Amino acid sequence: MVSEKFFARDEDIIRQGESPKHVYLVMEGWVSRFRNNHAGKKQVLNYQLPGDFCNLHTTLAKKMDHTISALVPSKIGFIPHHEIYNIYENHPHLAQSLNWTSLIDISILQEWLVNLGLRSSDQRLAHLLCELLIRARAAGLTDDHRFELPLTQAQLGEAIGITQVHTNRVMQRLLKEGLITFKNKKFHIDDWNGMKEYADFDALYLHLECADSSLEKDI
Amino acid sequence: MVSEKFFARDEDIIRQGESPKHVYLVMEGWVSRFRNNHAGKKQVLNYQLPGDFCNLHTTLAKKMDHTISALVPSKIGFIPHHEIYNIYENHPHLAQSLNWTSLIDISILQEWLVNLGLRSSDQRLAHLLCELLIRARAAGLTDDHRFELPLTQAQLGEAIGITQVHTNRVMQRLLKEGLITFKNKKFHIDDWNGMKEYADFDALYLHLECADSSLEKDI
DNA sequence: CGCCCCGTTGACAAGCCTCAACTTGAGTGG
DNA sequence: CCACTCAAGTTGAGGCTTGTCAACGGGGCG
Repeated sequence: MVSEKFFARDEDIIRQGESPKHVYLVMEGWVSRFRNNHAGKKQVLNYQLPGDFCNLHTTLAKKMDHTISALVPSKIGFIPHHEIYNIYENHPHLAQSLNWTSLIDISILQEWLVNLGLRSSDQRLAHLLCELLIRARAAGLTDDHRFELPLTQAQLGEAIGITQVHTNRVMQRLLKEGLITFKNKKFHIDDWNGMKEYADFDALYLHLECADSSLEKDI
Repeated sequence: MVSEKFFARDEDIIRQGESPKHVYLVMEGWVSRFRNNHAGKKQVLNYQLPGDFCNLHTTLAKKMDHTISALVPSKIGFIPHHEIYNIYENHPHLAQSLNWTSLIDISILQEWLVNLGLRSSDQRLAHLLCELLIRARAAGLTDDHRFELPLTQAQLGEAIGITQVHTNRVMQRLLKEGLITFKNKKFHIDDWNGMKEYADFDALYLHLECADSSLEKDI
């Protein structure tokens, strides 16, 4: 790790069209990768939690085709590209770890695609919330089934392809069903098994077994 | 390349839950990777054309979480996993090429996510058709803006998250606008610039510059 | 106090799905 | 050669889901 920097809430970390010279690693905070269209609507591509790389792919594809910004004040580490090249060329074992992270990116993207293509908006929101709980837990950010979720309803909608107004109505249904509680950014899944079934959620696609094999069974 | 095998139309190449011992490379034909839900609906994750790997990720994640099947009679090459490990450990230059393919997978998945999340169903179909033309062209399967598209309307719908009936209506609008013609599986883009604009299509995300830098300008 | 972000609610319109029936064309077998 | 079947495409009617527009409420903060 050569250097690190703090980014404020809503501050852009890398903008679309830029060619960063470092790979960015989230050390603290919560980061969003997204694209926006001509009308100003956004589609979130993924969230990055502490321990996640933001732009490993810019070691090969120079130009960013989307924007990365901080959802909360975040500490970001900078790794020069040549360090990454060095790993790929001289440290095959570490390189496999990097490949793992690309693989998990692919797996999450595929699951999000299935989410958008195959599930109702109610299921989509439930599925996203299940994923975020598991990933927050893997990052050590949870207290049982509770964690700080720094997203507005509008932002949640941008991840699952629905408007803010509709996100509100879907959220109310999940609350009324007794599946979750969510107040002042404190989020809690009240009925984990109910949520998993409702959302058709199976954490296998997150491939946590390589990060921490004890995670899966006690949740 | 150790061995190869032919698969019939609609034949499964790898099924969900299996743990293949080889990486599969499409040599001839047209292959689809997809997931299905409890109701039997499918979501296509990607199409693989000649030159594409089907399951590079199973070198690390053993178990398939989706199914791969042949859309037309296809010739598939089998590469043992240990050959891939050998590349990663002893041939960093080749390993970078493999990483490129993972990167392009990520880039296509992101674009498909944007397609589902941000665009109308008309734009989604147009965008998919633009992508398939460019990729078919990169695989040497095109004659100008024409190529053999072995997909039914129902199958196209499975890639962009709409039903067969609605795909039909969307297709008719594109035909009526004079953007495309499509008869007996022969597909042609009549108005390439019109389609690109209509679909908000930019081929950059396919990263063809590494495969063949002369492709982009003459199309 | 006043402002602004966020959440909430209602009314209405548009997009897409479902169901069902019909058409077309390519095979297949008598 | 004709009748039959089947997959794929086409069309219409009706309904559910989601978007759009607009207004209002609550809470944090200058």
